[in-house]
Order: sequence, then C-alpha cells, then structure tokens
Amino acid sequence: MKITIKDVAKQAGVGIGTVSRVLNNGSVKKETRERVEQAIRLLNYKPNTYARGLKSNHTNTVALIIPTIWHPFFSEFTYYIETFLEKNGLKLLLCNANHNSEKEREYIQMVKQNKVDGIIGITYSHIDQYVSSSLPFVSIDRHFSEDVVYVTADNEAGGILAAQELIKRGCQSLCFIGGHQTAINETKKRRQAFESECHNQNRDYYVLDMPEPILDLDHQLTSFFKKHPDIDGIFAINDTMALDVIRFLNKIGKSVPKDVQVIGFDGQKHSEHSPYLVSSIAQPIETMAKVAVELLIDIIGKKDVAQRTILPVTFVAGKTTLNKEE
Amino acid sequence: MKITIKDVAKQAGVGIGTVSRVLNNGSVKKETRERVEQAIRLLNYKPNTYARGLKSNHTNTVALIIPTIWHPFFSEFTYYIETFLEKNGLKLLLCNANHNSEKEREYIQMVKQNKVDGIIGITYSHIDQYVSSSLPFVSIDRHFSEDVVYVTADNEAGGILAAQELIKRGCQSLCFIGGHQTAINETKKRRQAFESECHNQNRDYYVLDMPEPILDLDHQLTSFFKKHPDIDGIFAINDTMALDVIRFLNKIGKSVPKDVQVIGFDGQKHSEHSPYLVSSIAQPIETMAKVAVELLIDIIGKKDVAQRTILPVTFVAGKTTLNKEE
DNA sequence: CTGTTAGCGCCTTCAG
DNA sequence: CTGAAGGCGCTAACAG
Repeated sequence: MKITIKDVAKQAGVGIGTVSRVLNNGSVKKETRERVEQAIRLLNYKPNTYARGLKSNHTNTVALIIPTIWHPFFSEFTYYIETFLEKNGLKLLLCNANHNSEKEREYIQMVKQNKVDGIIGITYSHIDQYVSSSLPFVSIDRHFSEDVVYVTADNEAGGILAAQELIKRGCQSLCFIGGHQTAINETKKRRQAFESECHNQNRDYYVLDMPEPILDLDHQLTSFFKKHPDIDGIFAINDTMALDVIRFLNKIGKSVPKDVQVIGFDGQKHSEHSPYLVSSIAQPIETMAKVAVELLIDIIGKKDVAQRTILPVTFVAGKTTLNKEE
Repeated sequence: MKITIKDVAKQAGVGIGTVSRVLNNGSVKKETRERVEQAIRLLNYKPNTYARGLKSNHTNTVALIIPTIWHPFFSEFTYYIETFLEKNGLKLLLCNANHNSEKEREYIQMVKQNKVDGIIGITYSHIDQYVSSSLPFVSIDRHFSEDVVYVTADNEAGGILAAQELIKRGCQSLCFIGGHQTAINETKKRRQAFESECHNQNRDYYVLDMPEPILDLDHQLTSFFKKHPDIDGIFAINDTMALDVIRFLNKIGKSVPKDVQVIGFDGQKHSEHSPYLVSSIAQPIETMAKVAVELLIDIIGKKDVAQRTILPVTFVAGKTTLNKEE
C-alpha cells in the first residue's frame, strides 16, 4: 500500500497544500506543522521522487562515466566523487563505459531526459559532438574541442618531475614507456614534458609509445630493451603500465629498483589504507573529485565557472626507486 | 526548450496516445509509426523519465550498497553488477556505505520512495530490522535474520580448501588470521571450516581473530608470531589481510612463500588483466554478481526465488604458495 | 487502429 | 495561514 500526500493530509486533518508546505519548509503555523509531522511519522510517509522530479525537473542524481570501475585509479576517484556528491545531497549513477562510446552517449541522453542532473566523465572516446558546452558536463583529464569544463592534474609538471626524480636518483639512461589512443587527452603531455626535460638536462632518453589497445606488450618490451639494454630509469605513463614493466623486468632478470628504477603516474593504492603500488607521480585524486563536483553543481546552478582547472601533482616514493641522494 | 510528447504528436499530426504507443511498441499502423518516428527524430524528442516513473512506478535503477568502492574486491564486484544490470536495461546507483548504517538505511528508504527498484547489498552493519523480506533486496555474503534472499560463496568449502592446500604444500604448523565484526556474516565460516579441517587432519593450528576495527595490527601480529614462531602456513580471512600479513612477515625477515606460505580469500586482482595479488580461495565474483542481478529482477517481478544461493570457490595459485607437491 | 480522457503524486498559484 | 484546483509528461483504458 502506497502512502501519498493525500493520506497524510487526511490523517492530519489538513489540506494537501499544507502538507506540501511543511515538506518544503514553507510557512506553516507551528502547531499545524507538528500535527502534520506526526502524521508523516505515523504513516511512515515518503514523498515520491518521481512526482517531485516531474515538477521540479531535477533528480539530485549525477552520472559518472569512467572506462571501468575495476581499476584502482578509477575506483579511488569514484570513491571520492561519491563522497562529495553525498555531502551535497546528490546520488551517483555509475557507468562503466568500457570504451563503448555508445554507452557514453546513452548517459549523455539521460541528462536530456532528466534522468540525471549532470555528468562527470573520464572518457577517451570521440564524443565531442555530443558534449556541447550547454550540457552540464565536467570532463576529467580530457580536453574536448568545444569549450567543455574540465579538470586535470598537471601532467606537464608531472612529466618534468618524473625526469627530475629519476635523474636525481642517479639514472643515466632514461626512457618513457606508454600507450596512446587516438582521442586527444591530457595524458599525452606526460610524455612531451618528460622528453623536453630530458632534453633540457642533456640526458639520453628513449621512447616506447605504443598505440592502444596493446596486445603484445611483452613482445614489444623485449625488442625495446634488447635495443636499449642500458636503460636504468623508466617513466611509465601510469602505474598500471609501471607494474607491467616491472613484471617484465623481473622476468628478464633485472631487479627493481636496483638495476632499473621505475616511476609511474597516478599514485595508485589498492585501497584507502594500502601503500603505494609503485613510486609515482601522484594525482590529487581527492581534490580533483572535489573540484569536479563543485564545478558541476555550479554549472547546474547556472553559475559561471572556470573552463579549466589544473591541479598540482607530487612525487610519492614507493619501492621502485632508490632513496634520494642528497 | 523542452520537447514533450505533445509536440511530437502535433508535429506528426497524430494524437498523443499514438505517440505513446509507438514509444512502447503498441500496435500502430506502419505508416503512422514511421511518421511519428520521423517527428521524434526531427524534434530530438526524449521521453521524460520522471513522468514515466510516476505512472509506472519503476525507475529501472538498482542501488548497490558496498562498504567502499575503493577496494579491489568491491570494485570488481561492482564492475560485474553494472555489466549485468546494463544487459537488463537497468542502471546502477552506487552507495559507499563506509559502515555507516545511516546511509544504508537511506538507500533502503529510496526503494520505498520509488527512487530505485531494488537493492543489492554487501553490508556488515545491523540493518536487519529495516530489511524485511517484502523489500526487493538481495544480500551478498550476509545472512539476515529475516528470510532475505542472499548469495554467497561457499565459505565453508573455502576454509577446508585452504587448509588442504596448505597441507598439500608441506606446511606443518598452520594458522588462521582474521578479523571479525559483531554483525553475523558468512565469512565467519571460513575460520570455522578451516579449524575443523585442521582438526580432522590432526594438524596443529593457531588462531588470531581480532575484533574490528583493527588498529594495532602489527602489534598483534608481533606478539602472535613471537608466541608461535614455527608457523609456516597461513590462511588469511581475505586477500587484504594476507597482504598485510605478508608485509609484516617481510618486515621481520621471513620470506614468502619460502619460509611461510600464505593463502588469502577472495581472489583479488588490481584490475581485469592483472595477476592475482596472492594465492587465494577465489570467490566466483562474476557469477555472484550475475546471480544477484537475476534474483533481484525476479523479486521485482514478483517471482518466487531461492532464498539462498551458495556458489563454489576455487583455489588460485599466486606467488605466495609453493608449487604443489604431486 | 487511433484520438480522447483520466489520473500517477506533487508543487504552486490563487482565493479565502 | 490554509484549502482547493490546475498541471508537470506520460501511460492506459475507453470510445470511436
């Protein structure tokens, strides 16, 4: 049996308008309000979200689009997004896009259908045309061609920092190992900045930048290291790649960090209280989430917001680099 | 400007009922249907979810309650849940409960408010009284006192298997290390079954079962291993605990798996294509998710369903056990 | 087969 | 300050 506002009104002996008013903090005589509140409790009445949404045209729900939740970086990010949404009375609808742009588009449609109020997205597919600046959308790590609001870590500073940290730790022969996709995204700057810093410091460096999806990683790594056996400092485009590379290095009998030092990017952990997976350039994930949520709320509230926000990165020492020589 | 069904009807020169029918695959003359579909495309019309929900009283949205998404086990589980929901045209609302039963209750309320159609929950708090069997709720790993539908891995078989695998690999002195909470849950059977199997096989075993939250783990481990320095086979209640224990063992100079072999529980990976974190009793996470979704859909559809589903576990070899002696 | 109509539960005027 | 009435966009039942 569904309890509606009508039942409450009858129970309290008032009109439904009055009940609505107490629900929405309208002005109601204190005594009447109490009577209504009691009736609400008595009947265990819950306002129907749909009826509300139909009128007010908003749902207090935000969609988050990520490639997959089954990944420490995205799960941490999602964790914080949910936390901040919660603080603002918003709910989170989760979408594992899996590089399926169809699915991403579906969620974009949902904004128009009033199923969600806005979207926060980490997406690497070509959905530029569907994301216009008129849509309440905050992009992470991804600069769309149109002027869509986005938040990103300072990938450029990260690339530079990675080179500096490796050099500081005595590496002589550096390299970058990563993968790339066709869609433009901010992560490409990691490599660029790393290269330019190597250049500035007059260091040799090599680059292995593979087009994704990477199917034969070990094969490619084998020939890369065969060609450059002297490499002793690696900057991997992210922690996952770093782990893969480390696994490979161990397989071919190289020790990390003794023979080769490795720095990843992201600053991942298994879970909140775990140690870092690898030495890494850590993204300020919590802050990124916080800013993304705040921006989205402002956009939904029709306020003007900064089109781009770049947050600082830091080096976090794990077990894949030596201690700094100072 | 909002496009409604009315606009479409006018554009197509038909009544709104007809438009509704083409939207819901009612019987419409082919020619008329085409005209309507064209109008829909032309106006880029999207049916309003709220208006629909208001009528039909369902939202095609399911809430998932987990302690935290920032954890490989839960993020994998969530990944599969979302996948299966998606296949059934359902959306996922994510709730990091963080052991906050207040928040869990809030989501339970949402079912009553028609904000979600049902709930799948991994919850370790005391919300029994709010979850009645009348609610579309599927519980994972948790047996509520009322007859709530639940899905769980075979924790009992897992405990036995863990003991067998350790013994098979030559361990002489076994132990169980875990934590427990006040709320009843299926994971307690891991310890019980492990103990009884040790008993059956006439093996010595020790137990360190700490009340959660565990604040001084290292401290407790220190005194435990001081008391039992001969332990060479450990069954940890889950992979996270296994990792913590391994970290501790390394700290005190013991090598895993050479000196001590460790088996966890869950079968966690960082992400889809990563190796197992530790040797482990793997839960059939994908199947659990699939079954949970199917059960929930059946419950929502008022069908009768099995009250409990127990799924088989398997041993997966990681790097924390020796090869089997066969 | 198709147009019309009556609500779904709520919020918001608008009188009283 | 409060009750009644209209309508949000849609579906389903009912005539035609």
